[in-house]
Amino acid sequence: MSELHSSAKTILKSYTDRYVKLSEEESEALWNALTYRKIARKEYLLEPGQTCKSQYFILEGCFRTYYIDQKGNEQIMHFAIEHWWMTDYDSLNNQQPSEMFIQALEPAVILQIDLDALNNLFDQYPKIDRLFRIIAEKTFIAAQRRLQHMLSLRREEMLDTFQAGSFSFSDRVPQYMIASYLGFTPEFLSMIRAKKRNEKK
Amino acid sequence: MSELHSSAKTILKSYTDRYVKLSEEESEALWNALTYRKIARKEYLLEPGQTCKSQYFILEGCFRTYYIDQKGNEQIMHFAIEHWWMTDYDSLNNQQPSEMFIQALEPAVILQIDLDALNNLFDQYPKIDRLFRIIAEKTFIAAQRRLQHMLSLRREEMLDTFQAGSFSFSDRVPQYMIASYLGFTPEFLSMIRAKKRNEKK
DNA sequence: CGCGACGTTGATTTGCCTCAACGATTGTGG
DNA sequence: CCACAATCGTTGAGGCAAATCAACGTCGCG
Repeated sequence: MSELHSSAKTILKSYTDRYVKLSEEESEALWNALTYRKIARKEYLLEPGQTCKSQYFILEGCFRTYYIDQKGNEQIMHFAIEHWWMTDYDSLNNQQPSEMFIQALEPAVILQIDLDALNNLFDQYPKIDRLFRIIAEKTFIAAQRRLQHMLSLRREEMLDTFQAGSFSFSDRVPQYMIASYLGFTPEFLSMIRAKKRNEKK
Repeated sequence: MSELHSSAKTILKSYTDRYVKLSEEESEALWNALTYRKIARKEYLLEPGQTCKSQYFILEGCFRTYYIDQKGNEQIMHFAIEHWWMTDYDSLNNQQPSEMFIQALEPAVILQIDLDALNNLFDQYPKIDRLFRIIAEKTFIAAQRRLQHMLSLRREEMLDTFQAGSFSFSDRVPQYMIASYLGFTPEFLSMIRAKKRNEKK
């Protein structure tokens, strides 16, 4: 096993440890079901029309999930970085064509697990089923909080909250993507930033 | 066992069957962990400050989950009706004080399962763990779709989508709550309705 | 009956978008 | 290595969707 794989294994282990205690056997089974992949910048893991067949665990790099709305605008659903799982749950669970792009924003390294392999793991190792229950719950909670922000914060406050929560994050993606994620235009984001700059002086 | 309980049991069974095949023993264990409760109109299952300790399965009635935002407005996160599970995942999973009200909008009948009882079931019956994984995934997908609507639809289109998807639903809750759920004011909803009325003629 | 909850209507205001033009920076092929 | 194109951020003018505020009508209920 290469050094890279060995360190990946350690990272995955310390991730899963946060949620469930897997036995040696379970850990090993999970590891063996995963594929190690390098992804180029701007490469797509999923495109509209395709039916999503995997979940991805990010070892390195940064991704965005987005779709094109009726007006033809890119709309970013979420970002994902190191040690996050990502997928299109809707497409994966219902095995129907996705509307989403999942794209690498930086050269990336991921672990991929396919639906069938994952279902086999679920049947053999209930703890892994539980792990993914907990991940789904966490994912939902994050979506819920985002919804809450969108419902009660003005755009400017959303930016503050986003920057407070994702500090290291906002340097890695261009501003117009942050604007899209927060649900407003790049121009407006630019305006807010100018305003803040003046206030600080 | 009363007739009511017996019909409740049937309803629960046909619900779980949609996602996992539970053995007689598993079904029975789940059933025994649940408490049957009648809830009055306007009664609260959860209020801000309390730490959520249960999940609820609705047999009859209609609930709303909402919070009060900084400006003092009620903001409805979601509605729930017959044969839906509901809870405050954030408060329940992290065992921290909730910001939410969960309130019955009609006289209701529910099945309640407490966190400890549920965790015990998870340990004994992996299938039940799986059931709740699937529920969490479905719940996330619903939230995701709602987010998608909020990001790319204009208010009026959101109303159309909502009414198309929840027909029988919008007669059961006052309009101002629907407005809150969709993220706009009762006045604006009223205006849209007036407009549609005129267009039809 | 009278009060509170709910819906409606209209006037005014505002937050944010649209569109258009212009720097700055990065990257790429000749 | 330079020239030119893309990509990205900024600025400003004008417009629109939806909020706010205020007043009024109506229904159901204690």
